[in-house]
Amino acid sequence: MPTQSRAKVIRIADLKHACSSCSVRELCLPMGLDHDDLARLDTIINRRQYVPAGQHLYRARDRFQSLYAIRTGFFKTYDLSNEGGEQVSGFHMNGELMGLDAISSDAHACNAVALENSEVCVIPFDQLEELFHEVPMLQKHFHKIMSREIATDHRLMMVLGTMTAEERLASFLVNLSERQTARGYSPAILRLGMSREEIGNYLGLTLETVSRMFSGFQENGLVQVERRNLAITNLAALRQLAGCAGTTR
Amino acid sequence: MPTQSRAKVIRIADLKHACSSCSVRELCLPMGLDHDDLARLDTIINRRQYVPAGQHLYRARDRFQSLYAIRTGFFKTYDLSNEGGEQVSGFHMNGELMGLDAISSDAHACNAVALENSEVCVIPFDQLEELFHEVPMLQKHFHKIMSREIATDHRLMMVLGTMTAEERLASFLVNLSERQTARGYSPAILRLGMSREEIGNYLGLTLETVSRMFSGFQENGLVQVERRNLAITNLAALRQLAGCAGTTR
DNA sequence: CGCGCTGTTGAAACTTGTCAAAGTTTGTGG
DNA sequence: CCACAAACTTTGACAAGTTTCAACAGCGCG
Repeated sequence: MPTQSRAKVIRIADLKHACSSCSVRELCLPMGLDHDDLARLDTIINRRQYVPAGQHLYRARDRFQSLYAIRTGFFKTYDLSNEGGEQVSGFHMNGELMGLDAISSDAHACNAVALENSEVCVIPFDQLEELFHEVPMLQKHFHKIMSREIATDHRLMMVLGTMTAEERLASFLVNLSERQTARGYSPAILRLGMSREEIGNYLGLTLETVSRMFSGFQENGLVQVERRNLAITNLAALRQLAGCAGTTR
Repeated sequence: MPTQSRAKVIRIADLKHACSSCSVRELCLPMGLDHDDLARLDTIINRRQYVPAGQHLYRARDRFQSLYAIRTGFFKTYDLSNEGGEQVSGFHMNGELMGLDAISSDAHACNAVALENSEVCVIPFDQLEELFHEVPMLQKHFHKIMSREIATDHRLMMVLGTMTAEERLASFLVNLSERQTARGYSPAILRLGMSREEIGNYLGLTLETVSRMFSGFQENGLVQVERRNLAITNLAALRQLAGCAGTTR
């Protein structure tokens, strides 16, 4: 990626204006803000954090102070039940906000781990709430983001509650594809950042079932899959299976 | 219920101060507000709406203007997939807010129907957002409510994604029991306001499986069930099955 | 009184999970 | 550089849990 080598020449002065120069600003918190409001938001987002693949950004019960916006990279969040059972609650791409479920209790409700080398913007929540008074657009947009999270979760509940294994996996791939597209990447070429086990856990299936479904999709010419590299060869058919659900996140 | 006959002598003057006199105010939006702030909230919540059993409060794609707080009664919300598949996304008791998933798109994302005669307070969202500037406590609390909704959904995802039929139903009953308790009702006596089919749909099971599980619980002395009247006779065992999850909503 | 809705129960069928084995890739240390 | 271990993936056979199909009972209602 050319972006990586270019990153080396970014100066401190540029870093201070993080949002203004961020490639995913139109997907993220600053969406729709004008220049002045963007500058005000930048004043409170003055810290970034690098999270190497495999490291946790936060864990359940950690004290909640900040939301995190993913600048680059890929995360998964997961909950632990009291018996140690694990449930993957989401996979998160650049431009998405993490930690929204922690506001209610001042402690993180789930665990967040980087699946690849990632960088996040740290957004102190107290300061953000104060900023809402000065920047009503920002407040409105924040409410929309939280609401969208709820709506997204409801769609996943639909997936888990009503769909077969085949439909679940199709729905998962369509969703990934759409989110890639929204970021300007190819809708067909997906690099799965997670294992079969993590996909299965997320979809309420076993890793073996996921593997079998992938093989089935490949036999039917829907995808070409080779470990974690996947090419969608018949997106329409996948959509059909997924229930056409326009699940753009 | 004695409350019902008493309601008849409430005067217009009292109605204007809805929240101040509401029995569930400590579970609802006004939680933790002082007298003055409560009065300000009351100025924007000046409409109540009676919803008879079986009637819809809103439907998916309806224009979003207001949130609804349940004053009395019981609702279910459900989503429809493109093929007409239905997924019950929640059951809602007095003191709970509905419509939070609609903020993101200015249109309701799901359908809400009263399962018994109910009354809701209409909360114009535009006015609520404006009020946040004057009443920071209210804003903080609203964010917590939205966040709690997200956390609650994640728990349901855990239920749907990892639990057996038995565990799901146990978890469902424990959750209902805890919510009743929070409202000062008995933790053991539940009147299920919904059919087996609706429970099953919510939990990702068929109505037959739900029925069988109820029978099984009864045989093992965990509950006594007779149509929609249910008494929990061994809450500890149910909790055990549910994974002890303290799922207070 | 009969009809419809809801709930219960049984038997068979099917999807998915479980267990097991083997192949592949990646990383590590000699 | 090679050997080996560890993690991940695929595939098969079988078991189990849940759904599907079907019949019937109870309750409420016109």
